[in-house]
Amino acid sequence: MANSDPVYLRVVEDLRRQITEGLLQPGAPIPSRHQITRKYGVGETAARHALRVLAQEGLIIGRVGSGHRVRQRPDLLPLHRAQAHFSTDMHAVGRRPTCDVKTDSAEARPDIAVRLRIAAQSPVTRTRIVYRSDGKPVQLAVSYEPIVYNDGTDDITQVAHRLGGNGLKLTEVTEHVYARVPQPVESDVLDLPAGVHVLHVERTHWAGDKPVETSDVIIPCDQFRLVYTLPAPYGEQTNR
Amino acid sequence: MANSDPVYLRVVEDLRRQITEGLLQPGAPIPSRHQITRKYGVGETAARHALRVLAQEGLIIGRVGSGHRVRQRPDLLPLHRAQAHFSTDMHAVGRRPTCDVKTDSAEARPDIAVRLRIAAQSPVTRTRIVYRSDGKPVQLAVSYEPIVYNDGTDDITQVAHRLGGNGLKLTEVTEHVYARVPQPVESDVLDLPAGVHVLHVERTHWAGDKPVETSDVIIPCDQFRLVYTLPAPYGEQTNR
DNA sequence: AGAGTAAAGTTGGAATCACAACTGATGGCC
DNA sequence: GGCCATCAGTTGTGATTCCAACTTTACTCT
Repeated sequence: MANSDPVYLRVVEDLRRQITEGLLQPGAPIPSRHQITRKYGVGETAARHALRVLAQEGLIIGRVGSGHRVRQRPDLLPLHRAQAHFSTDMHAVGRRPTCDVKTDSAEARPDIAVRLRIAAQSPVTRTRIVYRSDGKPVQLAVSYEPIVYNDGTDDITQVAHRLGGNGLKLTEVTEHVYARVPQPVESDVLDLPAGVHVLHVERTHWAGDKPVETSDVIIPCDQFRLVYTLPAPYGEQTNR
Repeated sequence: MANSDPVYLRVVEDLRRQITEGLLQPGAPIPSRHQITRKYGVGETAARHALRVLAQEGLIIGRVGSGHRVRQRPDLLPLHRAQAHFSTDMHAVGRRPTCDVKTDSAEARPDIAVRLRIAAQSPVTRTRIVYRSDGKPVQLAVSYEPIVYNDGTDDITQVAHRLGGNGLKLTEVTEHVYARVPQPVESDVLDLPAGVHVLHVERTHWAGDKPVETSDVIIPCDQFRLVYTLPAPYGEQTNR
């Protein structure tokens, strides 16, 4: 990192390093605002800012009159540690696939059939969507659905809308999330170096109690951070 | 909310409401620092703070010289919308049960046996742990494990440690997360009003490729928020 | 008209000062 | 010893001011 970084980031990064590396154990006191100004040679604004960022991340917790301490139960779970499990649904919040929607011809997939609760030899269609941000692929969604729902004319990516036309209503979503070091599978599409950690989201959409679509979403871990926040103010929670 | 709330929170809540309710569509400009000071009658600090909070939540994005705008793809996903899916592992990050650990006598549970990949009639022990924060139950974990690993003497809650004594090493965790409106099941323990949204985390601990423990974690949605952040600085990302 | 320039406005960062509410510890008093 | 009051320290919040870097707009000059 360049030394032209904001000064508060220097403080944040140093303290975060000490916490994540274990030098500062849970419960250990964090230097106070004034101590930080002296120790790092920064102003009060930068010190306050740094503490607030760390508190917002959930790494430390501040109590008025008592000071900041490393959290006993850090709610910030860096994804690369694989203790943080996370799923997101960019599809659901309106992220549009910028390109690369590939639908394979239907074939029998007994493993998927189990998730969809259909006959093992029932053909399913597989749709793979590569989401890109600034040209860089950031997410791969592999979606399966029973061929019976696919009339072949509608937009394959609009599962919910099309199913609505079939009189089905998506009422529930289930997910299966895990972190793993992938085999060289799918790395052709996402351009992942072998051995990198990813999140693998296994999702099933339900219409009533009937699974109608299931999908796999693969997200490289290094692109996101999961912050498990509590209602404002920042990180307020008794923690002892 | 009391009107003794911090001033900046008034601004945050008003703008957040306008965004989530759709009054401010994605791409719409947000009042600038100076406009906020005038419109809300607050100081510059409060205005800046409010904008930073919203940016940190991912609802808006600021660009130097150009101003703040509502994000095209908000990365803040309120859990109660069920578009945000989320899992956490309080167990793994050292959250201790404050009370209410109940272990039932072992019995056959074919549904759980499938998850554990054991014979359908193999008895499993069920442990239910109610986690409390300030006396209020905030989380229920229902854990199952094959009776063969349970010698009945060790702490039932320390699955990982005990399994280590059996020569097994937990190498992987899989999770299954879904939001649902629960039946009146478990509401006796968590005191959930019927119909409330919860997160249901279905988790399996693996030793190598062998599942050794599986559990259900139920968390009421109103207690948490998932923020899907990007690396610092706040919300920086070209978004157009 | 067109191109380049200047000005105004905006954000991110930062310093300094201030104050209310709270905590922990100290010390004095019974 | 035990109890209570005081006090220094800390956080959360807030105001004010300033600056660099950047964008947008308007204007001037050719």
